[in-house]
Amino acid sequence: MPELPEIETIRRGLIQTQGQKIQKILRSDKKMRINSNLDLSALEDKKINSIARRARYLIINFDKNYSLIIHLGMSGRLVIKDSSTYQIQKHDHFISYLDNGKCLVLNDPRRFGFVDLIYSSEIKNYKTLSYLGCEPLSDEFNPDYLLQKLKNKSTNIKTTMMDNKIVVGVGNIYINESLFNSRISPLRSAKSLKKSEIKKLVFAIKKILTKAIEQGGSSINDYVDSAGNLGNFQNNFLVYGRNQAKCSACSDNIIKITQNGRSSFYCQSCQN
DNA sequence: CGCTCCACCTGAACGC
DNA sequence: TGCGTTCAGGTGGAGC
Repeated sequence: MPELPEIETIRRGLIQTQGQKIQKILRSDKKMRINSNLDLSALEDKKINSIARRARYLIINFDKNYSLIIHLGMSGRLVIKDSSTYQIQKHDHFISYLDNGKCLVLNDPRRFGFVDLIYSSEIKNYKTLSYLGCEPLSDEFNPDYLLQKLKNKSTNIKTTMMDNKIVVGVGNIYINESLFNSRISPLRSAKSLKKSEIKKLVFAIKKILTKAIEQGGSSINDYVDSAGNLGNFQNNFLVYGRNQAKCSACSDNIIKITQNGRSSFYCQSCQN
């Protein structure tokens, strides 16, 4: 499901739970991608202090040195509901009832996501987070940084930019859109990009992710925000999912190809 | 080490 | 209607 704009939209929606205490935790018996380090029931009676995000991971910090790492995989939703009317639905795997009559529900049909409870003091040692590259909307992600990362990469630029060790949160939708915006072919090898092209790509990624956050993310099949509402950025797609549609910049048609097992959409005339 | 492929899952869409 | 195939916003490990 979600790339950076979707997760950031959810994070912002969860801020309203700050200050709430967890009354009760329910967990389905289905396995998620990983098992939690600590028993999730330890969260009962703990207070939510802050909601953070790193890459596509949400980090909910509680008092008493507890932090919950949440990943939504491809199909996960995290929605705040009214406890009084909430009924458990298929694929609801993690439910936390809050003091204020609301509950936070994680629904994930494919179960590629996970919830992992750890001690807050262990976040800096959390392996999955330690490997990550920089945030795309930070100043650290700039043309000089990207040039260094790309200069020895023979893989195509599209796949390379989806590598979380280089830059995080840029998934299949937003790299397709960003390459179109910067007029770069997804087939180019990463190291073949000139400095001027890298500059265009960096700014395209920042611009598109920023706009997508403003629009509340992109909804295709699964994504909704923490209030259950759809995003709007899918209406701004210029190439993603538009196989055989007319390119918005020329008279040619968008085409779909497969690169490293993922679909790519691009205009052969505009992107070189 | 760098790179590609594939498993992990369910469900929706589509062809026959 | 039904059954088989393919594909989907991600990630990390196996294998070359």
